[in-house]
Amino acid sequence: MTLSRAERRQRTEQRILQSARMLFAERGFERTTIRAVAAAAGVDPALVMQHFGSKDDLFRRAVQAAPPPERPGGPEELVEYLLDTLGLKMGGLSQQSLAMMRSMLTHPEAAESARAALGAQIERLASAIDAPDARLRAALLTTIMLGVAVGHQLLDIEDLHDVPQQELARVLRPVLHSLLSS
Amino acid sequence: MTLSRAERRQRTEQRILQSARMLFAERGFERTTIRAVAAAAGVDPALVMQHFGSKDDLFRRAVQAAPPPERPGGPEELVEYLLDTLGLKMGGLSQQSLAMMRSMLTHPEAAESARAALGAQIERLASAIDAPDARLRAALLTTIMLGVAVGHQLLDIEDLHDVPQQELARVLRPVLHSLLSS
DNA sequence: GCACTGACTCTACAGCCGTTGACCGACACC
DNA sequence: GGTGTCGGTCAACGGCTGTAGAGTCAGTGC
Repeated sequence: MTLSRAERRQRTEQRILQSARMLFAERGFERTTIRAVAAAAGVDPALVMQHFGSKDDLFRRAVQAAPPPERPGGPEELVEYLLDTLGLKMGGLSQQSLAMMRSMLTHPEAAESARAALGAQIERLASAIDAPDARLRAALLTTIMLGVAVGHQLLDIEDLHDVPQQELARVLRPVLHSLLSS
Repeated sequence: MTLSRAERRQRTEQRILQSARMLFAERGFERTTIRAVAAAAGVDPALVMQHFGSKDDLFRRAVQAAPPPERPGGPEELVEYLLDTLGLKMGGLSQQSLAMMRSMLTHPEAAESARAALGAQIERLASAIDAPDARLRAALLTTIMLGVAVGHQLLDIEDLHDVPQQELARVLRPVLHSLLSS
């Protein structure tokens, strides 16, 4: 089966994006070179430029994710939704999220994106918390999940490595509940 | 008052270290250049090399911190000790800690150091938790504090920015307790 | 006072990076 | 079946970076 020109173009673009996501997630923005992305995709570095314009644009395209799910209603569902945040229900976090998280402390634009994404989640959570300090609680919930994700997925903390996801959820659940109930 | 040669040397070394810590904490390892550190210290770039050998060695010297305090005994003191971890009692985290945290996701050696430091804290906590899954709880406690520190100090999450430290501690305290009590 | 040590600077190098423009060859269109 | 279009490659440039070596000059010891 032979592919059309447009199809081939789109395929290689996706291949480049996949390689970029993988490397950005593994090494962060500064340490992944366009040459490395191109090599991983089996392509010339100049082609990456031709497709995405610049390294920053490539990063932007690589980390843009699907819009987040709508916020759930009750506190029970809220906690389960937060546990999903860690990818505990599905098979881990997306490459996009990992790439974003890996670079958020060093790449200014990634930091801005992360702030925006976390801010949106805080707002989503706050509107479902019934307490005078709802925003503070939502912010702490969000950063707590961020910390567990960073430790687990990016730093590979030993004691979190082989823990089955159910057990993680089991221990974490009362913690999250304690932040929701005033 | 005129300074001796040895004194002058040590002063400029400290000045370089201070500038390095500041820039590493602000921009991370990859984005701070030796030239920038030298300029901030009012010194020639070659002098930085002469003092510290290499950029990696400079980083190593810049982030090495005082040994952590011994682990406290009871669960009450444990929680207060963890809140100190965020610099909630003193005026924020040290520049060393910030520099280390800023680079831990992108610099391999910083990641290794962070793993070691967090691992040590996990062990310290685990030995004071009386539960079959003490290590897991200790790891979650540690990564939770890490997340709050990252969100607060490095990402500057809006909703955590103007919160007085006491209020942070007040909301966080029951969360930590809920992880300590089985 | 004079040689000398050592803190500090100047200049330069080599390598890697993002990015560019010219080029090529196969597919699509008429 | 020629021709133009376009996905893809090649070679190169300019800038920045870490780093090295020679040189400078003030403080030190005799």
